[in-house]
Amino acid sequence: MVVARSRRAGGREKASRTQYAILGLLAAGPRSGYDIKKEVAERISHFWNESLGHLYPVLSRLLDAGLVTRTYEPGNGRPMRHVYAITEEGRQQLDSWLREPVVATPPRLEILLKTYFGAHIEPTVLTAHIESYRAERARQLAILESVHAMLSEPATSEDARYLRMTVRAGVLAARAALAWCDEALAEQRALITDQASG
Amino acid sequence: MVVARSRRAGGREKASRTQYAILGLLAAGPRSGYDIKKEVAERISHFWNESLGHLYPVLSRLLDAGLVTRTYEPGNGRPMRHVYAITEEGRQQLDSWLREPVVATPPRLEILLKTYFGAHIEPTVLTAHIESYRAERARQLAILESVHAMLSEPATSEDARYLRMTVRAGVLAARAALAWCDEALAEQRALITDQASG
DNA sequence: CAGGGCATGTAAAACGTTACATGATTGC
DNA sequence: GCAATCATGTAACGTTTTACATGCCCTG
Repeated sequence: MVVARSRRAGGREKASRTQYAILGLLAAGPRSGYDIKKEVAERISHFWNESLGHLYPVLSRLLDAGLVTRTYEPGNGRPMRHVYAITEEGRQQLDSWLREPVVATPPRLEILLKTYFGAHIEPTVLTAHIESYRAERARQLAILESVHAMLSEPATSEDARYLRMTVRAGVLAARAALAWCDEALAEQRALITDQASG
Repeated sequence: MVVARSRRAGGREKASRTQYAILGLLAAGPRSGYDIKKEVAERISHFWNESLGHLYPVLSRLLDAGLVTRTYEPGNGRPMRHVYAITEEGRQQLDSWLREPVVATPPRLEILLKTYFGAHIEPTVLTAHIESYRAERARQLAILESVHAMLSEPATSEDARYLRMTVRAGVLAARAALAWCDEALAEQRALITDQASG
């Protein structure tokens, strides 16, 4: 039983990815909503993200559907921790999703949209956007490279295998982005000097 | 005046990117909703997309807000073409959006999510996903490379400059994706033979 | 003593996709 | 004759974000 999906008769059914992300994380051990948010932010934010405001309602739905169970832990003054654990049925759901073909979702890269409309602004404005995009990606690359190096040390447990693979994807994507920025910035510079001398 | 944005008092205001995409395309000349959809699908689908069901209502909103005008063209039996043109106010909106810093939207790459959960399925299943992802990206790369080659010919008009830059971004990103797939597939092969012999 | 982290959750709203509805023309 | 393209638009639905609401504890 899939929880959140279209009930449209005859339509192709598409379930929320958030629920599978949750199920996948819980498959590695019980966690609270807050824990899940932290794990997403700290480990996989280079290719996935979730907001707390969405996580909580989806966790409740998963509970109602019997795909997870909930227990409580004292909060020491803070609100009680709600700790969720995956059930056998949840594991089956996860397993069948994991076997389904990957659904490619079309990207929306605002930096490229502004680039495409480059003819409608001064070249220097676009240049500034590309520079700040480059800086952001360079920052991200540095982090990903250091994480990848750590995960590649021989002492690292085999558990890190798949995380390392995703980090590697981030490294290669970030390098490609930087390479594009450098090319684009060079082209912009050429255009700007052309205009000045022409 | 920004059209589609939060009316929440005191909140940071964020407008729909669809409206700016439309404004940007109309800045190059009048088009119908159908034309816009085609242009998006044929030229910039490697980094942006729009659905007709969303385009039509946003065009109406833009019309109400005075950022575009509408004229009609006979449809020759088909429904009448509604042709939209950007107004001076629309150009100002576009210009100010073009100057705003680029908002980075966090990605959601399902292939990497499934990779991250690789420990919960047989390695061969993940391998198959990566292979089909690779095939898809290879197909895309071939198209982008041929488009890029065409746009790089000396005879090509200077109008193609920014389109060519975005295509180049697609080429580099696709190559990086292929490189990752090859590495990941090699790692998976090693794991599978390890398991068989161990 | 202020700010950030811990920790839960709700409410409002926007965003966007897909299916539905309709129907003629063009190409295979 | 059948499918695709042209061409508009609405309706239903689900997804997700952001702001709001609350309040203690720890660190600088």
